[in-house]
Amino acid sequence: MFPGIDTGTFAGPPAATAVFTTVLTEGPVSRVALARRLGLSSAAVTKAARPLIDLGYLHELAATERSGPGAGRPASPLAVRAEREFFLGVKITADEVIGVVCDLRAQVHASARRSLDHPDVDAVLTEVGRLADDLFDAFSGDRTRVRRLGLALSGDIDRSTGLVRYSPFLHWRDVPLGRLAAQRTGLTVTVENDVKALTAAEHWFGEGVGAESFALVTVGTGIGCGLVVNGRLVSGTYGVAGEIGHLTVDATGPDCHCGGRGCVESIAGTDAIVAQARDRTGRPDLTFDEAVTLARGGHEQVRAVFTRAGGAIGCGIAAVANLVGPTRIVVSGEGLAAYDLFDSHIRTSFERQAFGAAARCPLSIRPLPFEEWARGAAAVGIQSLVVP
Amino acid sequence: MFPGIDTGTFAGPPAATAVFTTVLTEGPVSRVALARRLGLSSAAVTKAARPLIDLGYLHELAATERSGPGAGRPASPLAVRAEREFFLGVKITADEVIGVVCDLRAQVHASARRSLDHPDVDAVLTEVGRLADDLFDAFSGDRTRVRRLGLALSGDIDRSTGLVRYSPFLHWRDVPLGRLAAQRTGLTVTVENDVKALTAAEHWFGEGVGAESFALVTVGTGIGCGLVVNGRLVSGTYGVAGEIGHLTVDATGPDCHCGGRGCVESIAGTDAIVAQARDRTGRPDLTFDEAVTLARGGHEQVRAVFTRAGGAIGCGIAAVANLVGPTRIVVSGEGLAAYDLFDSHIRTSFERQAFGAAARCPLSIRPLPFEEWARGAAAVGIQSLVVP
DNA sequence: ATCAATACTTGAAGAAGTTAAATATTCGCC
DNA sequence: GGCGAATATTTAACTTCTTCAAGTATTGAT
Repeated sequence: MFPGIDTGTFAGPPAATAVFTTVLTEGPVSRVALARRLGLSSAAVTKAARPLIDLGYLHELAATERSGPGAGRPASPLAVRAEREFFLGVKITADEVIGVVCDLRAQVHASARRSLDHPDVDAVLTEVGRLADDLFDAFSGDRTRVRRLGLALSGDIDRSTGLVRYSPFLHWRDVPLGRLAAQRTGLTVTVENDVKALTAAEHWFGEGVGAESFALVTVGTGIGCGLVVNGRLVSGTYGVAGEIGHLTVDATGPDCHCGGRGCVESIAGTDAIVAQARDRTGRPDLTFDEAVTLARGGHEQVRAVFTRAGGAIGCGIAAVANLVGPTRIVVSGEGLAAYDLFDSHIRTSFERQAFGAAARCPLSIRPLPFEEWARGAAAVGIQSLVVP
Repeated sequence: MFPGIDTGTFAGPPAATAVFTTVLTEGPVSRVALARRLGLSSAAVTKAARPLIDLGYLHELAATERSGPGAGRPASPLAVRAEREFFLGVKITADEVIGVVCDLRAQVHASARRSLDHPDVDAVLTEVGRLADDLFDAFSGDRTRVRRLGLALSGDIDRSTGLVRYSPFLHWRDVPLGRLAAQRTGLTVTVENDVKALTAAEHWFGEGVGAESFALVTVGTGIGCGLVVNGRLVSGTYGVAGEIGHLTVDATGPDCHCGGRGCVESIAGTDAIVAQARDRTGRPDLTFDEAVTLARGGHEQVRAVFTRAGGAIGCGIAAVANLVGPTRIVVSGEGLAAYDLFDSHIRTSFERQAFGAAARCPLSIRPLPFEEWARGAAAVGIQSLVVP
């Protein structure tokens, strides 16, 4: 049972995987509840759970106060032993690497950052290695229980092989990052696109828990979207998916660097906002932060730029809701440092453009720090332990 | 094995279902090829195939000329015995019911139509019943082998219960159409949204065969889209999905009846085209067909209406490609009777707005007669026999 | 204390798939 | 024509996973 558990692969009977992922993502659950939830007999759950308990991945919670209607033996819910295993997660940006140590439930136990001078492969690997050392130093738990490292970066990534096919901001092509980082750190490495990693984290450990379909939108220089449909992350046959930033929302809008016109990103991307704000204020050196300050201060013309941007983002989100009908949508990203300026405009625009019942889809709009992105990378590591 | 095969349910071991659907959708295949394709041992395929052969659903093809490199026992490919079972499929529109008889491979063997006076439930059921009789009359095969009827109509449908939650054009709400039609005809009935049914048919028996993800866009009065992602039809948590017609493509465009602005449908829907053409020509009684004639005849201003419409549709299709990255997209619908006027504009706009590799997604633009929609309904019946 | 209700466990039985060996059929070559 | 390599399919023994049915455990209510 679970033959390779010590070599880093968590393979067992399907029921065991199902039981473990359910307990992991949906908190303490009794065996009967699991059986109903998964369409298994309770005998199967008992049997599937035992080795997981023996290996220390699950444990029985003390029977809590009854909630049920009356008689009967109280349930002893199964819960994940979060400290059974720890995971490093690292988000790679153009000028920084941000890392965290997470437990099995994706709780952050330590975090660290290192700046990046040159984005060439070797320098990044070196800094990732040092960051891992820093994280080990900052981590007070059992270091021997850290066996996996997740890396997240933007671009076209092949998760199954750990290959970075193309990363525009690092100017990398076909870099076998997974293999290289595994050599450097001695850990089992998973590599994933950063937006997808964040989406996976929210799907398993955040607001997406229990949702059959789910979307996460990130707003920043680029505007991206991770999509979970029918319980699975969408990848796109040609490697393109979730490109919400390049949906047309205004046929008469500005040309976009992608070759299209009136794309969401060409209106609401950070660069587009800065360009428009410079134009409206006549200050060619205005920064994004200054534009935010002006808008918060009540500068009408700069506010209008954010209003339009929020409207474009809302249209993009409505497009996601109209096309795939996710259970809920989380809107986030660095750019949302200014989310007070966007929030209501995104909602208004979304509600107007969402078709019928699609407008019932709840929207969470909240900023996420880079540590959350690193946590997303760790979450992919957790997933790859559980569902190889 | 396959205990309920005679009562209308085709339930067997997973491998048997997998083998049968693969042979059904991907034509004659040898057992080894199936084993490789499905990740099974060839012994498992042999065992799974035997009862299917015994029951007459599959048969062995005579070994054809070798194609392989040389020696070895020639494969005896498994093929579906299409005449083992037949299916009725009926598409319900506001003023007509269109029906076909299909075999297991969704080949049409007979078709018929009946017009509809009043779209109330009873009248529709009566006409569907008569249409079924007409189809039986026109069908020269073994009538006892027809056990299933598929119904397709636009609106919000719960396929699992056969309930029509809401159908705008029939003004129905919460009609248990599946149960009623089963009583009336004595057949096992499946009910599905028409666009989804057509998508399912193309996915199993048309251009979508073998595609992990696939989209079908229908252009007409409404503009809709059926979506298959990760091999499964997308339904949308709140019942809304594939509403490509209500994506915003022009923030400065006309108001749409949905409450939004600049929706694809408000620019490229049949009604919108007629309205614009009337406006440009100053002829308030112009029909769609007349507008088509004018445009084909070179009327510049009416041509411009079609050009704009094609551009909007292309943007909508690009949105699908950018968000879910389907393997291929089929564009169709009644409105495409005028597809010569749209085709190049749809393609141009799609190619401009598709992001990066998403532009590699092949587009098929072709009209489909109503009989094809009825075939879609039958295809849903086939699917529900195979994968209950 | 006893009973009904609910949760969990156990062991036998069954289903589904795998492995390994046997069988079948062909081609190329002598 | 016979032989061996190559490939396809079948068979039988075995493994694994799950369910079923019957038991045990623990509680609240009477």
